[in-house]
Amino acid sequence: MNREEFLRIARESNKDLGKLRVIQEKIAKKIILKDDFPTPIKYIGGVDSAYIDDIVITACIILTWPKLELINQKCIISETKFPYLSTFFAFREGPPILEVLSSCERMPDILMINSHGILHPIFAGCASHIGVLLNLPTIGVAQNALCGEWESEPASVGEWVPIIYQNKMVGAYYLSQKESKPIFISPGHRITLETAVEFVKNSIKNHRMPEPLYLAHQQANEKKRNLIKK
DNA sequence: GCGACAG
DNA sequence: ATCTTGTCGC
Repeated sequence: MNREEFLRIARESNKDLGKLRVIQEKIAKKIILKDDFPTPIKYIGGVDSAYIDDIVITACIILTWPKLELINQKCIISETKFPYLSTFFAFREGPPILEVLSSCERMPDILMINSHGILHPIFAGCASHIGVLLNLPTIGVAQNALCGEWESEPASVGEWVPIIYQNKMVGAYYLSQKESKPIFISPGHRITLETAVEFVKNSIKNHRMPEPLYLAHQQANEKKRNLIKK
């Protein structure tokens, strides 16, 4: 399974969900859940998308680490080629994410993606797909859960509780800001859950979502507004 | 069979 | 995700 094969399947197999499940299983087998990146890292990235009907706007932000200074931002516009189907999100948003990343001058050392990593029924969410396909350390950060259970609410800002799915600890339910709902963090590839939480924790500024994802969201929506004006 | 279900 | 303004409150 490589990038080209994934893109072809996402383009052609949007009704053969059984085939896509097999792809997810293949990706899941390749996920490395260990910290596997050079330290100290220099750059952290974030990607997010906005939609106008069948047009998808995907933004990529690259910030320095740990100061979180903006050094690069890219935004691409493309057509959606796969419907939104819960648990098959990687086949919808994966292709534009791969495209915006390939337009960047440099790759971040670690990439955050507005989706899940292993917090997924097949243990292979969109963040894991991107990580495995590009051999890139990735972290999934989402606002809602797909599966899994947790014992309690995180008690205070900066706290998290483990999310268990099929007896495995697949994510963290993390309270990033006061007066807001906790977020869901899960390793995508080449990182542990604990380290993933640390990177998210240290990139929270003044918003519920970590800065790379907050900025990517802003940029995608700004581009969207500009497109609607014309 | 029904419901739940990232963006 | 998206349709959408102001407004109440920490």
